[in-house]
Amino acid sequence: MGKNPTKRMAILNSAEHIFAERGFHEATISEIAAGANVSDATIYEYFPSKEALLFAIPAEYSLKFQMGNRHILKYIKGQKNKLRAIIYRLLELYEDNPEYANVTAMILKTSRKFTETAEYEVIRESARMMREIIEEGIANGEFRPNLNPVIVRSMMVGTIDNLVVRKAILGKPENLMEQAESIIDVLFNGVLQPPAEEGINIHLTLDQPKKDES
Amino acid sequence: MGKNPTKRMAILNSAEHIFAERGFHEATISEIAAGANVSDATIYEYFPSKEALLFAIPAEYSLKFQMGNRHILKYIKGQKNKLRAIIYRLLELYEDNPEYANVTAMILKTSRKFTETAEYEVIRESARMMREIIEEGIANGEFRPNLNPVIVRSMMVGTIDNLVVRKAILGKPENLMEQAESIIDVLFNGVLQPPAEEGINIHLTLDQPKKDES
Amino acid sequence: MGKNPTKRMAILNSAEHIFAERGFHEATISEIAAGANVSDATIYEYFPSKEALLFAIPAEYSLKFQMGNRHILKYIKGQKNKLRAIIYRLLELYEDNPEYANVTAMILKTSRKFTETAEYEVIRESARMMREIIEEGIANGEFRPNLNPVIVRSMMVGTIDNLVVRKAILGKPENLMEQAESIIDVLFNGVLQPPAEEGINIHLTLDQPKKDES
Amino acid sequence: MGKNPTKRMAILNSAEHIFAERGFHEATISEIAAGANVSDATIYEYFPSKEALLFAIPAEYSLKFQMGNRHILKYIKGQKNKLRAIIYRLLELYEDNPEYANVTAMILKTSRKFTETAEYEVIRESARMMREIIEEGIANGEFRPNLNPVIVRSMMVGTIDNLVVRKAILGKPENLMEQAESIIDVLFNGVLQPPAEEGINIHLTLDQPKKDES
DNA sequence: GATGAATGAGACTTCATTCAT
DNA sequence: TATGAATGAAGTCTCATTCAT
Repeated sequence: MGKNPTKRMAILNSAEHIFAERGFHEATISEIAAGANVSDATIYEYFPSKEALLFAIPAEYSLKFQMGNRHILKYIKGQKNKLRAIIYRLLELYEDNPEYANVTAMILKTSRKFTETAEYEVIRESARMMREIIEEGIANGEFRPNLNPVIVRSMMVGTIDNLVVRKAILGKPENLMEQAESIIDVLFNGVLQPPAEEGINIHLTLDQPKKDES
Repeated sequence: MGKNPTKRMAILNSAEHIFAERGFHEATISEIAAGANVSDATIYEYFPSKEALLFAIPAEYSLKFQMGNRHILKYIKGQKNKLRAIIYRLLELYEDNPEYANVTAMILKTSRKFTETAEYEVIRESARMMREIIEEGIANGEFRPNLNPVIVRSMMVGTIDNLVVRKAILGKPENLMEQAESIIDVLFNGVLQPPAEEGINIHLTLDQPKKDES
Repeated sequence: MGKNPTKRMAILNSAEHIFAERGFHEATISEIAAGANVSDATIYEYFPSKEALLFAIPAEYSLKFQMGNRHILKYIKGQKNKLRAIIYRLLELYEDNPEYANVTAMILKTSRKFTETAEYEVIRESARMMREIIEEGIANGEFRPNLNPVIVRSMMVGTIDNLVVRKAILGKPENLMEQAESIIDVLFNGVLQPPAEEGINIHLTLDQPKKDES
Repeated sequence: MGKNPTKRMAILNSAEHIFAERGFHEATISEIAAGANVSDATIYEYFPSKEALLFAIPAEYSLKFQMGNRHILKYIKGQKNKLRAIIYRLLELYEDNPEYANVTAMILKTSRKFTETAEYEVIRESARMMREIIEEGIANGEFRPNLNPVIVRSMMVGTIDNLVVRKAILGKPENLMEQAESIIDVLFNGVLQPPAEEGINIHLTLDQPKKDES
């Protein structure tokens, strides 16, 4: 059983690269092996199957992401600010690791099997965390009541995934982080122009005799 | 080249079903052929390749969807209401055709090649139309200025796709249409609680005798 | 699904040839395919796996053999003669089909899996038939009582298999049929020299006066 | 080259066990190594190849068997009794070492290559010895003339091998030694009921006066 | 137009074996 | 001596696709 962590990483990186570029089925073990400068057989010393190799890719990213979240969110006050932080972190993760972004958004997120995987657990926890932040925001009055927290999360995640896929396929937006404020703006404030500032109604009543009270 | 439109539809329907259930690569021509009660070879009388068969699936749906949009939007006043209508129509389309929904959200949307296809054109037009509606809403003051129309559209589309995939993989939400108002609510109004109507209370007391203390 | 019986036979014959020559694992599908003038893939149109192909080899032989037995034995009187006929038929089968003989004696007979196969049923029936003939021979007094029928059958079958394997490996005996009488002789009469023919004791007493009766 | 005889035996025993249970090709070096509590590579310190490991298994058994034969047969008078002793010893060997029995009967005996091996020499000698005993039995009148010694030996060996294989595959006969007398009985006496002692009765009556009627 | 039959191409995976440590 | 790690070599099987009928 292969134990060399450097080689393991080389394989994982190569796999990430090839899978991102060509998709799971189009990618071949030979390509991945070549990219990692190992033989085909060596890959099977480190991963039991091509699919297991795919599913192993997110482990480190998602763990680091989620641990970073736990660490950082402690220092952030307000659910609004926490949500903003998460959006930034997610965009940053995908911007810094575009190949991982593609693997995640284009392969793993549409894989039924991945959901049943141990590796998926961390991702599930991330999702849970987002939902709780939203729920707490509703509870403490930062967010509007009657929001559906799952839908709100789907908007966050779905929007970002959509941008990742668009970037992978169409090449734009080139820069993910630059979209952060736009996303946050819509998510927080919505698209509608609020009704014109209604101003203060002041009713002055002066005690002068009125002729008619009609 | 096969010309029997009934048989063509049978193949297309079977393909939609199988692709939705098992994914593109896991699906086999034999399965699809069996589902359509034709032979493998017959499929090649109607479609030049497995991939072409996949890409042919959305044609009718997207055309009907887009023509419906054009027709209906004429009668709807206000960009806000148009956007609302599109969200409803999209959710309805996916709810009524869950297999098409899966094929679209899980296979086609992540396919680079599909983008280069003639069949993609209609979808591109749909996207353009959405963007224009948003732009017009900004222009006419219904929507807030400084919105990024592409981001707004990504939010709409990404949210809905995310829900479709979640439904396919996790089984929930069971009902897509029921999510419409939640989505629209967040998209239009955002998640933030608007600052409490601060309206300044001014108490004017005039020290002049009053006739009535009613 | 391949249906051409000629091609099926060609594959079967080639498989028999290659398996007999090189053994199951050493034989490759490619070799077998080449021997049958078909492509590798075609083999899988006719047989679901390499193993299934192996197990399909005896079907025809064993069926023909067993049906021949049923037919012929009706006309043979005496269990002794029936046993003799079976031994001849078995040796003839293996002599006429030396490759089948090898496949049977060297591969199938030592395969646990083959025993669980439908194809094995006919062979099981042959074995049952032999046992019954022996049992009847014991019952009707042709054979010695207290014989163990299963052991007797094992001697018949084991001896012949042993010769088949010797021939395959050492090249001798070159001719199987020629061993028939030797086998039958030992099986029927055993190896022991019967105690010297005791002959008839005739005591002649002549009434002549004897001098001495010592 | 490994020199630790304990470890060598551990490997040999594990190999015997695994080969017997799963066959030569189905067994893997890794399994065998695990069974011997050594690494895969260590096996190659003691045996040059998987095949050589297989062929090394019978060495000790066959040597001990054959030396035992030489020793014991000296004290046995009569070829008939010698044959009987060999049958007993063979059955005992296989009964006491069922895994070796399987390896021998199911793998080695059908291996062309094994015949060309140095390890095979002892086995060849055993066979020669059996043949000689039979030949001498024929010569000295214990056995019937006109017997084919090779066939007789094939009957002995073939029968026993057949039982070993049956036991391995079908589980019966459970006990090999118990079959000894049945085998010997048929081998020595054959299956046929000898013709009823026909002895011709001749009654001679001489019409001459007898002195005594005792 | 429909298809039964055939196959080229290739991928994943396994495993005996080697070798530096 | 022992082995962890690496790999060359190969084989089975699948499947989209073709084509003669």
